[in-house]
Amino acid sequence: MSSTTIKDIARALDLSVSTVSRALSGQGRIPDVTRARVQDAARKLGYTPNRAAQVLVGKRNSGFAGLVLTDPGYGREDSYLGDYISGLGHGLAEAGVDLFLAAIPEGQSELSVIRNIVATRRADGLILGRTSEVDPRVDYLLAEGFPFVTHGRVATEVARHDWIDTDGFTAFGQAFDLLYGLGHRRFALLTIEEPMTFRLHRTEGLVQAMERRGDPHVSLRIVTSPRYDAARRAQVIRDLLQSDDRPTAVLAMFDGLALAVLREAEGLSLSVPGDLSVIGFDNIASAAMARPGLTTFDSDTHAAARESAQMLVARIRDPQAPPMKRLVRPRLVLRASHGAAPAR
Amino acid sequence: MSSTTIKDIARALDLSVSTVSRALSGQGRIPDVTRARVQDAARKLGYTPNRAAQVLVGKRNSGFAGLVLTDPGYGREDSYLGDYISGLGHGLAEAGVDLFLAAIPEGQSELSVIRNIVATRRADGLILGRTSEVDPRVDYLLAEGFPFVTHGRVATEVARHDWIDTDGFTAFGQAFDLLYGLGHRRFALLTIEEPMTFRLHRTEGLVQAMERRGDPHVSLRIVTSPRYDAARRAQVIRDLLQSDDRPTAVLAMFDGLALAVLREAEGLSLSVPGDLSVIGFDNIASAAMARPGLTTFDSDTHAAARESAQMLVARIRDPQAPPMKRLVRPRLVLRASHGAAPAR
DNA sequence: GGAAATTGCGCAAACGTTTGCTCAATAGAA
DNA sequence: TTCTATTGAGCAAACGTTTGCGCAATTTCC
Repeated sequence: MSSTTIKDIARALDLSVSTVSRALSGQGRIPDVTRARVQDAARKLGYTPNRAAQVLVGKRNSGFAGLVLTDPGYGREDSYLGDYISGLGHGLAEAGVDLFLAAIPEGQSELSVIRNIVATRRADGLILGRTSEVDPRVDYLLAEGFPFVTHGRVATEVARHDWIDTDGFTAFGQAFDLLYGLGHRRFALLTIEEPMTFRLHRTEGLVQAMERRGDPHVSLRIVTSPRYDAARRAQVIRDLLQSDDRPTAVLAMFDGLALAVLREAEGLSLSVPGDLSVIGFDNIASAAMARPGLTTFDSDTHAAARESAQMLVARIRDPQAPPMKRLVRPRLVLRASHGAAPAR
Repeated sequence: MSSTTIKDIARALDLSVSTVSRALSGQGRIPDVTRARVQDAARKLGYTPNRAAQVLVGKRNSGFAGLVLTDPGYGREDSYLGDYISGLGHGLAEAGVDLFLAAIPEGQSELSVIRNIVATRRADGLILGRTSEVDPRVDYLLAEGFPFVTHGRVATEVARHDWIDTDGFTAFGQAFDLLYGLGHRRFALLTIEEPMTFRLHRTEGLVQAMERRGDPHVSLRIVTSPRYDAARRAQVIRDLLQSDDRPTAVLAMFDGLALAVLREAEGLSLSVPGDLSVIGFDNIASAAMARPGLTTFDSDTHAAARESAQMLVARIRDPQAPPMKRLVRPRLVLRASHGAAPAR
């Protein structure tokens, strides 16, 4: 029923609890023989330290890293959340830290959930996704001196906290160059409502690559997809595809939107890539299954999540270390949704 | 830095810690005035109880529901894990319970992770996925009297614990009937290595539907996919599709496998559904994006997860309540991967 | 008006760990 | 042989909370 404690080991070996504790933690002056005996007995008795007790003496922290679950909108989450969480789990497990997920109760904000976590010290650190250009969560946690890592940057370039991000700037420039090289001149960018930082970077990367060409025949239309309303989203895409000066190439902020374009193009009997090239971002599972296969950038969510977990663990260990930043270059995955621009 | 404790309140009000504790918990004989004073002071001082201490005395539980992250194998997790976790999160949030995810450290078993969670009371209850016909986790938790809910059943029909499951038996029978009605006679079932209970039910549903027909022309081949080796998995599927008496209809244990069949059929230039009908199970995100769209059963992962969370909360509240069981009927989603059997 | 019951609250132990301090036993040095 | 280091290990306090028990003061009951 009640599990083995350090006391049981002590009794079995006729030692004191202190000695056992030290033998297990490797802190005091303990001869190797004793240490071995203790570790042996611990294994044999199936001893696992009681976290609560460790937390209480202040030795350990809660042993949790927190993640607040937010509704992504834009249709189903697809494989992204799963990849992300499994990556976090692996990165944290290596350090013996567990992951704790807080959902946002009805009527509360993400920030208030975060405040609560910090106040009750339920987690030793937080991982923040969906970072926006001006992010109150970042400001708050910075002010509290609470460890955290963001997946995505905030707008200010001054690095005051740890982040990991995917280089959407370079990627979207690369996508433009690829499509331009294939003869495309009429571009569209399908984007999102919220001012998340990746939107800024990806847009900027595309625009700057365009300007670099200095080709007056190149045009770009930026179309915003509604976040929750799937029907309106489909309509927005159809409007774009049916307009007079229909683009021949559509870049989407991420695969979910790109796949929606594929779907609508199919509905309108537009050939992809014959009439229309489509490129996404993230390489979610569905991107490979779609026909034509979606050309996209693999941002290796699992690895990035794992790495952010490791950053957080490091940060928790050493709160004074200088801010860490990591920009990951996504890999272009060439599938079948892009091709030469249609003649005419 | 260090937060307010019960002691601070006691000192401020010139009371003993016991009185304060009782006033806050409402346990002892405390006059309303005192209680009000204490609660007031607690609010003013920003008191939040130390969870670790509460856990240690065994009064309160951790306020967490635990989920052990397991590697699913069979290729990517796709949208399943994300849907599942977000469902759990919502179900738990309603009850103010947080979700805690434990990864399995290198070299450890899921069971040992579970033991540890139970022993240290890191969670008040557990949610178990991937239930197998004989499941040591279930036996262990039952013996410990630790609250848990399984998503999926164990083999024994006697209900000794709470579970929620999708009715694969009926679904696979339904799938057979659909395909039989379309003229199919040569069937294959693509299954998995491990003795998970859903494998049993789904196979049984298919087999019994077959036997019910009593048609001697009906044949069934059962082919097992390797769990981790994607290349061998592809080979196994190709072998099936290239064999002399190639099946005209393939049922897969779940969508991941069905999509693999679609992919290999494409590679072999077999037309789906012209030459081959394929039906999956779960309706993951990729199923809708695949071309042809995959006919499958929607098991509404999000809702099921949410419901299992609610069951767990109820179980934690009342450990004595009779076992709850819930069998969810999946919805057949007709897409384009099935059709009439090829002539001849 | 005295006994009994009730009320209000404090003492102290307990939960499992960690760790500063202490101390006996042994080893080494002079 | 005596003095000093070193080694091995135990004592006890501390972390913040809950709770059984006890006790004085007050109220209730006959």
